[in-house]
Amino acid sequence: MLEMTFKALGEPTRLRILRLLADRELCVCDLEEILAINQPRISQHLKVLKQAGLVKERREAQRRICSFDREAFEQVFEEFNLYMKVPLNELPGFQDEYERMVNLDENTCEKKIRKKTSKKQ
Amino acid sequence: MLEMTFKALGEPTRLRILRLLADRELCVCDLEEILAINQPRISQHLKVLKQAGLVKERREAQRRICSFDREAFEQVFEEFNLYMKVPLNELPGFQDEYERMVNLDENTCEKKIRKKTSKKQ
DNA sequence: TTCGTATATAAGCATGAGCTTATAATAACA
DNA sequence: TGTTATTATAAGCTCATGCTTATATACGAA
Repeated sequence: MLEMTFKALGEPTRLRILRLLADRELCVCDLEEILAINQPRISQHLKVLKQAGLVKERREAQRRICSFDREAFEQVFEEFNLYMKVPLNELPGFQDEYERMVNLDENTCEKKIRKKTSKKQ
Repeated sequence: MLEMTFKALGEPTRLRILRLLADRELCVCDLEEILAINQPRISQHLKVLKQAGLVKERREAQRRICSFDREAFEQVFEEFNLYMKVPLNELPGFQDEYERMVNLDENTCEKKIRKKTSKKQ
């Protein structure tokens, strides 16, 4: 999920779309006109932004009116802070890494060298 | 710059590397061992993270010891907040968009329709 | 100077991502 | 029902990105 959000943000056109939606809600054809970009391109980027949870949409007749989902956005950054601060052994998907990291404590890059040189003696 | 940072964060292996570096500084060969990933792959990802300003490195003999640059990281998010909050017409690279957006005020999607239908009358 | 260790870089490949053009789907309306 | 407006999706292309293997570079130690 984190990855998805950052990937969505890591593209210039999507950043621009998001910036505009931060000002006010806009439908696809408004974005098309403001950014001077064709419709499929807008739609495709909006899809990515919606999947990442950064944009929400409301329907009105044929139009899909999009807006920046500020709450969801801030939640993502909560999630990221958690990811970076929670102890490694409590993070799902880091079990092996945790063990190898602990193991490294007695086997650091530097210490490995010392061991090898002492063996040779 | 914003784009670069988000792009760097939008990749699973790089996110993992960054997570580990948030715990403590590590050299390439440590990361190699902890993540069970080959050396060039680690180096290439570190390069991206360094270029994005998320990781800094210190040299010690042949080793490059990497760490998470928390300050630079937080600056990026300041920058992002600014980007999202500063008035559009003050944002470089949004001049045309600003004008077209203002113009849209009297020419919204809905209003355009009304105009067209009233013309027909 | 020669060798080993740590890291960077290059080349080649496969996959992914963004763009354009064309077409489909949906909804209001005559 | 047929037409128009709005948006979504598909196909094809090109370029970017990540991975692997092989090689180069930098540094220390013998």
